[in-house]
Amino acid sequence: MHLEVRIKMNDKLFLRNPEESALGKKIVKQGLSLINKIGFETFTFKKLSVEIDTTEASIYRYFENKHKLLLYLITWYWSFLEYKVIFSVNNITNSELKLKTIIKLITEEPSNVSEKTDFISEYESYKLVIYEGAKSYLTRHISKDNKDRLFKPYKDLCERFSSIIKEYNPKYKYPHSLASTILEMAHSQKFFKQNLPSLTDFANETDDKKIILFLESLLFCSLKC
Amino acid sequence: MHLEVRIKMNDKLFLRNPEESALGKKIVKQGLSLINKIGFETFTFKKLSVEIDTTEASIYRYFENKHKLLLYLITWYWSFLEYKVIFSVNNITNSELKLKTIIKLITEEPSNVSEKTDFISEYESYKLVIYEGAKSYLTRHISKDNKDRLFKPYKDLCERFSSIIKEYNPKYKYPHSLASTILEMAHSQKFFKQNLPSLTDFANETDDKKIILFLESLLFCSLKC
DNA sequence: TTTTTTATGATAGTGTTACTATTTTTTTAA
DNA sequence: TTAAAAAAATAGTAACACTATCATAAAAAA
Repeated sequence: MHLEVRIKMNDKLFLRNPEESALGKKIVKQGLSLINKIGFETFTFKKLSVEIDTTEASIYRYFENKHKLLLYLITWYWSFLEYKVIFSVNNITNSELKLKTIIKLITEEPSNVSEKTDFISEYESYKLVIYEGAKSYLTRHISKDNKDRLFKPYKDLCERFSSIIKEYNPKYKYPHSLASTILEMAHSQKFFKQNLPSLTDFANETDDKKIILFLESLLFCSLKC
Repeated sequence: MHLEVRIKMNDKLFLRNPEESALGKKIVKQGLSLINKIGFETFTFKKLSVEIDTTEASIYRYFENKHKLLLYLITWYWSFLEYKVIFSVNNITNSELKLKTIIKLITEEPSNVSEKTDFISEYESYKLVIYEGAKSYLTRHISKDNKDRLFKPYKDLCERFSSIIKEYNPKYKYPHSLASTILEMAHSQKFFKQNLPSLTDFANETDDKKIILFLESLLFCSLKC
């Protein structure tokens, strides 16, 4: 059986739904890989239009501006991650194991072969979140974007995470902040490891195991304290 | 006695040292407050030149581009914070107290009256770090910037913090990652509290006391674990 | 004091970015 | 088959991110 995950995107993110046409999918798919390649600051719709052999004007029919495209991709990632969390945690009754599963899911690099997703690459969107994730909310229009519920997927994931934290230790005082700390650090520590290794203790590690151990210790020490 | 703090800035940050002229100081001072006012994305040298009644070309004689100005301001903040840490921790022998002092210093909003600094406002630079700090390193030229030692102040602070962590508990395995986590979260949690409060447990707090308690619990639970 | 250097201002110019508008062609649906 | 919608082609504009040149004023050196 071949199951494809389809995520319902907030329609404030686009002018025309990119899922509904070949061009739209190309914009999202190639947009993601071009942003990853050259960085969000230097990415333009003009460059993307050359890459996918269309015009700037055509891209503007789908997305108001490049920030909306970034938000589209980032919220897709958070939605997909929440889906993975729901799926993976489903049969687990032990809350410690649930928490460990979540940490693993948010930290581990997805494999770039045999993607289970349709037109958005999970691997590419994971890379995007590490390098550009914070730029999706560090803006002066965060209040408007928030009213449009554009951060709902991230908040939902944080809420789900924190509800399991409460399940594990109902007396812990800062479940949301602890959840958002782990979520942020899963990506920050990875970024630091690759780019500013002296801010971490993982400089010579080839995989993410030590980051996972660090995050587990952060979480469980806090909860057993 | 009136003591003024003077921080030696890395000369790769500028083309002409802004400290050495009235115009240079104005660029830095008003640049900082204009970025805080309108956000880094919408900030331009043209807008700043109108504000301080000079020309774009004159500003370009001091800074290569607006990212270098941002880095100048952010690294000034980290340097100043390290100075405050050194000064405050100086006479303390108890390492627990040292750690608590550091958390307080990095988290608490500096007062915007009676600044002890010359032309850069500590209060404004604290605000800047919260909203724009991550943008100073989330770029594709981080590797070059790092070679130019532009992140040294942040690394130094992290190293100082982590050495006190080791002093408190020499067996703790992740002193650098724990230090960078606390440093990052001091600002992220504050940003979330103000803009995406459901990611935190501080929504209805008027001051930063609960953030400090959260960071203390994160730190000491990990170290006593 | 005079000369030289240096900083700033004034002005202009270029290629790119971030769009919007219009018109034509192609694709899809009734 | 016709009508509607989507995409392509083309053009245009204001702002952005610079670079270059020259005149002038102020500061520093001779």
